[in-house]
Amino acid sequence: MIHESAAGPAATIQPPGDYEALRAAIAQRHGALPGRLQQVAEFTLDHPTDVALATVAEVAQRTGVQPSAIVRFARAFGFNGFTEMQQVFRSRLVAGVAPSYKARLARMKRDEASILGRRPLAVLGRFVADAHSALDSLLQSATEQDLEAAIAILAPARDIYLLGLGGSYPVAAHLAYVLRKLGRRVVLLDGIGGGIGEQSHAATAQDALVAISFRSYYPDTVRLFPELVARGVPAIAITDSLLSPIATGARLVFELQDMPEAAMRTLAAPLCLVQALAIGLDLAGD
Amino acid sequence: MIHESAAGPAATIQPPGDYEALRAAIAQRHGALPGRLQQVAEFTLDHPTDVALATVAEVAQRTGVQPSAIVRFARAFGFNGFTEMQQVFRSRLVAGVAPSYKARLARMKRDEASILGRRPLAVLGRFVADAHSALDSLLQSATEQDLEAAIAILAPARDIYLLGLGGSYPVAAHLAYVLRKLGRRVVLLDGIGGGIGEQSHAATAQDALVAISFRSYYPDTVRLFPELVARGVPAIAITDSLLSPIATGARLVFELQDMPEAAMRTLAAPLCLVQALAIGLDLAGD
DNA sequence: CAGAATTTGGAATGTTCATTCTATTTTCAA
DNA sequence: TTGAAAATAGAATGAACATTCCAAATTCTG
Repeated sequence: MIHESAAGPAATIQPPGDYEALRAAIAQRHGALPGRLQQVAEFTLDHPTDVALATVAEVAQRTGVQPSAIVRFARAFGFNGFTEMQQVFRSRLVAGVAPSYKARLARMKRDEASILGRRPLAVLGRFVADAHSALDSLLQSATEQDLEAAIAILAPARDIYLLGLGGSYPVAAHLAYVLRKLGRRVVLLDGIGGGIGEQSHAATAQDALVAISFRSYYPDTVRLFPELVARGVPAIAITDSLLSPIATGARLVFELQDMPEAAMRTLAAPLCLVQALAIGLDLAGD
Repeated sequence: MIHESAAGPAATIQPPGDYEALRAAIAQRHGALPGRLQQVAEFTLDHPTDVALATVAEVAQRTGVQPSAIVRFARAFGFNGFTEMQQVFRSRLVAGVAPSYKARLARMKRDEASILGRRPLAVLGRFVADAHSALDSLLQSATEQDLEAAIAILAPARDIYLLGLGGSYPVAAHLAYVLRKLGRRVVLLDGIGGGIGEQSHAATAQDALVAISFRSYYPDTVRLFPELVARGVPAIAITDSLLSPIATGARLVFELQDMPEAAMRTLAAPLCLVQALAIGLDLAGD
């Protein structure tokens, strides 16, 4: 009895860490498994989503076996129980919808190493990974509709006003640079010379506004944005939440998720978006 | 008992059935919600994946509220409890498994081949792909040595001067922002108020300079950089070629290859590099 | 400013769930 | 065919969990 739990199936091997590895292991050992466990193997391969979200009882019922058989199956693959195996199936769901989550987990592991050694290359690796996942989720969330709507707002504008302060200022500056290169009239609201209010004074409904702001939202941005909107200036917001102060009142909101705190963000995603807007606008042949 | 379920909060409205509808409802009612429920609203919008998979206790802890507040939140939106609301968040995960971003990226490349013209999503896809590969080659070319050398130059500096104009200005601005957040003294040479020369006048060998410039090199950068180097200011260059005007005289050169022309570049790579330098410097415990 | 209504924190409750245990059946070897 | 070993079913157990409840605090309202 004692040696069973010490040298039992759970201790024989260590469990696969990611879904693909687990899937491969199940497929390989399928033939050598006892009858009921074969049933379970087939079900898990065919219905990974159910395994990820359902309870033991549900999986057992749908497989046509007892709950204990499910647990035995998990233990046969090195897990301590069904719950542990389920995590692997859940990681697959998470990876599919939000690549950044997966990256975040990978980052955590890297972090532990980098804190010990304070190795700057690990730090760079982390930011590169962050930027990668931010770009991926940008591509997932942006739609053709949104981009076309944005271009439709910008195309007829006489002047394009850009509002991005604090940590978002580089994005606004870059957009200003590109738009000017393409021959558009741009007003970058940077507050230099004192009055950010004065800079935007001439904005009308014939113009357009692109505002960029992420948590924690820069006070001047929060103050100025509603003013311009109230004056009828059509606005595009690039932000990190639908609850952002610049989301309400905007004709169009680009929501970039999983933005890290200010000092940690790489700005890769908003810069790419802004770049695509500018070039897309130019290609649209104004 | 009976009238409780008939006239209780759960019966006031009927709950949104799919994720997008729920998301919209949360965003809309956010302002009218009591304080704690607002917190919950923000968390659910920002971390839908966590809500889908975690327990009430976990969500509560991460939100910073009591478990009961989570349940109240769910009931406020017409659900009978957290479990019921969680189903909606789970449906999002299940729906998201199929279309992966890789497939989408691949499709974009196909679209792009046919004609880049007029399809803004294809344009975005192209920039995202560009940024991806730029980040990868950054990670390949950067060495631990270089990064450590850079940090060794920056750590003892009294003031850090940043020189990046034209298309590179957003990179310099971002580096300035992050360094200041970390408590470093920074002078951003932006030429505002006329004299970029005056701004850099106080730079000495006790300070340090980070210069960023890509083709075609901005004239003021080309002019000012050798001046500062001649005065003994230790310089780090971030550029696209060893033949760049800011490569000669620099203590250290980060060479980023394959930089597209000014209006087409996304700046993802230099921004990441600069970010890693700043954080690496901070971790080095100056 | 007083009273009512709402909101909130935190513990108590009762349910659901994964896991374990044991008797029984099945399989295999001699 | 018989004995031993493995596998299985199903109930028992104990832990984890969502939910409820109530007192305290806060916010509205007259």
